[in-house]
Amino acid sequence: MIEGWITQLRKGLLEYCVLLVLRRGESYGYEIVQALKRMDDLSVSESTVYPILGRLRNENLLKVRDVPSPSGPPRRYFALTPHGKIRLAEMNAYWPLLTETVERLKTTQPKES
Amino acid sequence: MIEGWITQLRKGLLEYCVLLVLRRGESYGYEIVQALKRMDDLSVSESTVYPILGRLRNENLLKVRDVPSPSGPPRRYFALTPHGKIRLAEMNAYWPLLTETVERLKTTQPKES
DNA sequence: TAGACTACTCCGTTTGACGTAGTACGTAAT
DNA sequence: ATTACGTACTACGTCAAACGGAGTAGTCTA
Repeated sequence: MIEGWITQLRKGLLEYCVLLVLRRGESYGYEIVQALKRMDDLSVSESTVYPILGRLRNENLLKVRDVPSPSGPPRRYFALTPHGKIRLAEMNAYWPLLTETVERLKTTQPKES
Repeated sequence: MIEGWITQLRKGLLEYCVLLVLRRGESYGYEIVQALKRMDDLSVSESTVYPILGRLRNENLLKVRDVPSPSGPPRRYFALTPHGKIRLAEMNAYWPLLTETVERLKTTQPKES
């Protein structure tokens, strides 16, 4: 079905979405998950988001700061590093190119050959 | 670098693009590859497109018709099946939801907490 | 008969999404 | 004091797509 296709479509996109959320300021895992879950058509689970956070951190796009939580284990706050901001800017530049390409394909008329 | 991200972003999207190309009428592998290569920011290779055509065919979204070619081996024309048209319609419905979600994330203001 | 061009096909690697399960820490109720 | 509940993760394994590189097989041209 189409669910499998949607799973594939999300590849890379969720990484972008996480950076976009963090663009607004630092946040911790659970909060990021909630923020993305709130977006309809983007219902993600913990097991999807946490690996992304780990990867982005390994790539030095995110930095981490542990803060004691009022309820539960200490929160791990993530924030964009300078590298992360650059990467996000590159993504912000590329994404519209992609969507425009799709738009162009959608609107081209049938060939009459 | 960002190339890896772009590779991931294309997952699923190229499948959609192939169906969009075929929406204009039947076409054969080489022509589809050329059509997609012509799109800037979407430079694909044979080894990417042909597996997609095979998969779409296996899923009964495309039907095939062999036609002798004026130069070279017979061309394999691909065309949307009824199933393919339905799938394409579903994709056409979902894709804007995704792009709007990203747009929403891009435009939300930083929280002031 | 040797290129050159067309139209594919096959294989192996890399990477991301996601389900399931588990861990650890803290607060509140019994 | 123990149990139960909510928070915040972590680990593991499976599946599937993109893509590089190499190979194959027809046909036309010189």
